[in-house]
Amino acid sequence: MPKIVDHDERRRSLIEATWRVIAREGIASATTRGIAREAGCSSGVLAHYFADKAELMASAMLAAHAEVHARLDPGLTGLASVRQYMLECLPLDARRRFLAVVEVSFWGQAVGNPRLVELYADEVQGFRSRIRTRLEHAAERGELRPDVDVEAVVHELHVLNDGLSLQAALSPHRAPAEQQTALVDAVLDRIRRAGP
Amino acid sequence: MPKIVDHDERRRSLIEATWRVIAREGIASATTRGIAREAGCSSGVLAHYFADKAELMASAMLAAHAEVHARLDPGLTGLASVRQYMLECLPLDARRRFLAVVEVSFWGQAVGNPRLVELYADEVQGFRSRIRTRLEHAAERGELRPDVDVEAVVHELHVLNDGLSLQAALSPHRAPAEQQTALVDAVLDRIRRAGP
Amino acid sequence: MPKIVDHDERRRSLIEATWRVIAREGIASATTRGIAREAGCSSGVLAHYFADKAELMASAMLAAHAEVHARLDPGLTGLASVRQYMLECLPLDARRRFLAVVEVSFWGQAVGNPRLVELYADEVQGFRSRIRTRLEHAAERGELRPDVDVEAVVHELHVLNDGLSLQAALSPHRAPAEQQTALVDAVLDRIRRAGP
Amino acid sequence: MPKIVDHDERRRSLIEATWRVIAREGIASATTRGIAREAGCSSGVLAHYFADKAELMASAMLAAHAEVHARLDPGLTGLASVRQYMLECLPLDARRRFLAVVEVSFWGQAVGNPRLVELYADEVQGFRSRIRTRLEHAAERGELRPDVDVEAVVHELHVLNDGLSLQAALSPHRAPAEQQTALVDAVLDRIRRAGP
DNA sequence: CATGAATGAGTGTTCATTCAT
DNA sequence: TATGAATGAACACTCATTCAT
Repeated sequence: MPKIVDHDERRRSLIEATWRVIAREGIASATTRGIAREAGCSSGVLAHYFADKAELMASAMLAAHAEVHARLDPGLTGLASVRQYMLECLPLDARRRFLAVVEVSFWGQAVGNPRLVELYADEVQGFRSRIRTRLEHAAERGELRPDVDVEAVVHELHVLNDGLSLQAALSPHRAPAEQQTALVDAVLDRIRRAGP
Repeated sequence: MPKIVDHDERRRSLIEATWRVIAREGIASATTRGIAREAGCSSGVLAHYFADKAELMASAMLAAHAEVHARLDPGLTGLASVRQYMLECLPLDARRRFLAVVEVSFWGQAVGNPRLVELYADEVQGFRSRIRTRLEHAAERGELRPDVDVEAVVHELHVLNDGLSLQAALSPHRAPAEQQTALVDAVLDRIRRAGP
Repeated sequence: MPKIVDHDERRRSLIEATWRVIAREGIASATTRGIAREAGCSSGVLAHYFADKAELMASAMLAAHAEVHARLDPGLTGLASVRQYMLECLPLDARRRFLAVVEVSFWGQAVGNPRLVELYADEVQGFRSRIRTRLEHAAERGELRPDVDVEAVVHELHVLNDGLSLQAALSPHRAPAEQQTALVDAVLDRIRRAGP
Repeated sequence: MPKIVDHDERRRSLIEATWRVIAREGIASATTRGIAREAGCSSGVLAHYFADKAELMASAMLAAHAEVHARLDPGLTGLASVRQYMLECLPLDARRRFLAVVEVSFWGQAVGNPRLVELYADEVQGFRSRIRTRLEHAAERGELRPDVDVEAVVHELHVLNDGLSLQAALSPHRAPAEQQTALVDAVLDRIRRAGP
């Protein structure tokens, strides 16, 4: 009987080691050796769980996104769910600032790397779809002012999210949580139909 | 008798070659040899103009920023100059989309690189100062609504600029010039004192 | 209670897997993992049947030779048995062309590898002994012309065998079976005493 | 002005170092590091002269062949030139036994390596063409018995050459020069038209 | 006996940097 | 100044081998 190993957990621990190395030393210094050392195993072990470094890196990017989306409250609807989703994605606490650092590190890797650009584009599309669906739902429920251009709002929130991720990564003292929340709420207030 | 060379022009051509290589192949693939080849010179020549690769890269980042700020019309004042400055910084045409790609490439390099973070922070501070000064000038002239928080607007424009740069780099088909301009104008409209 | 396994049969199946991998991918690409996969078992199983890769490889070479010599008709004597033996050794059909490919692959491994050279030398000595014994028997029976130098004929047949093995391995379209047979028969005709 | 280097000579010295390492340690142990050490330079220098190891190895094979063919006397014609060419190709002295060892090492590498097979096939074709042309010339001059099948003789000499190369590589004590020469002469005697 | 996860030395290759010319 | 050959450390990756299960 072979050694019992939880394959997914092992991948997960390697991906988290990758995140830590990227955040601490930069993606340019994230070597397979360093990642293995950070994960507390030998360098050869990476080959068991990832075809090569590119697959490890791509998985690390996807996993960072997945973690952000993992904890949505399915009970919310309409504009409240738009707000909740945005607040989940923003770097509001230490953990998500950490993930924002990882995220920003991948942006520069994607330039000139069609495979990563494509992967990233799919992720962006997913992000925007989730926002859009929630906004459309809010519109159906009459929560939005009638002149709101949903696509423009999707775009504005997307730009807001990326800009705040960068600030969290490179200017961590700026953009405290309240300021981020205020920017989101300002957008939502502008599109919300005036109450009775 | 040494060859007559314009030292600054040579540095400039190496920096532009660096930009092109970064934009085309990605910053991870931007080697000194590749940059020298792109510039049409031998690899050793870099040593004459830059202490090492780190200095070349830092110079390339600063030069990209400098180009953006180079063509401001000093005649404008108040809110009009805020608008003009933002429109200069945004990736509205092919040249500035190209520079945005370069810019985004540097963000990921800065993570985990204190020297580059510091340099980048200075640049950001400069950008924000120029916005802030213009906004304060507009306030003094009574162009702003009295309840406007200048610092919050600086922050909002800064986030907007970074988010749009990323979109230009990784989703070039999104965010056409008009949409970018509209986002800036929306911010300015919100803070502008209602006219007579 | 240990699983019942035919030890020799298992070794045999691993050796045949080794042959297939060598013939298909080249000896430089014949890894223990690849051989285990080809044999349909895990990589660790090799350790139960072979001390290490060198022993597996040496066994594979010896087994390839053994297969060629396995099917000699003991009823033949004299020159006829020389001819039969040569025709058994030559790459006359697909199976023996396959074994010739394996054989040629080992030649290059033996260079600079004293252990393998020695093993190979023993095999060559066996091959030549069998030819020599048969020729001497033919001489005793008066089948050879009186001026024949048996050792020189052994050498000529040996050279012929190796040269044809190489052609089978690297130029499979050349040297069809009839041509190979003709070359052997030409040698035998030259040494055969003129009939009555 | 750059360091003055004879590019071809440098390639040559690296190829000769490759030959020595292959002959001494075997092609499986011929690493780029070992070759560089044998050549007395750093490992990185190989990249200046060969795209990769495969190109180095292919060049080493071609160069070994080229050396053999380099010293033909253009004055000879007919059967005498066939003999001379064969005697140039055979491993008759220490230098050519050395090259034969290199040659044999490549045979096993070619198996399962289409690129190398193709390269080798071209070399074989060249060898056979040179033999064939000389034989046809001899036939035109009436030096051959009228029933000689030129293609069969080409084949026989080819097989002879390869078989003797292998013996020189793996059984260096066998096949002294006189015996090799005798085998060639036996073939030539059989095809030579009886003199007046 | 068999598994396959783990090891870690070794490989081919890349690359920033140095320096004789 | 400029060249490009040379260096050698560092890289991602491979692989024979070991061993807990």
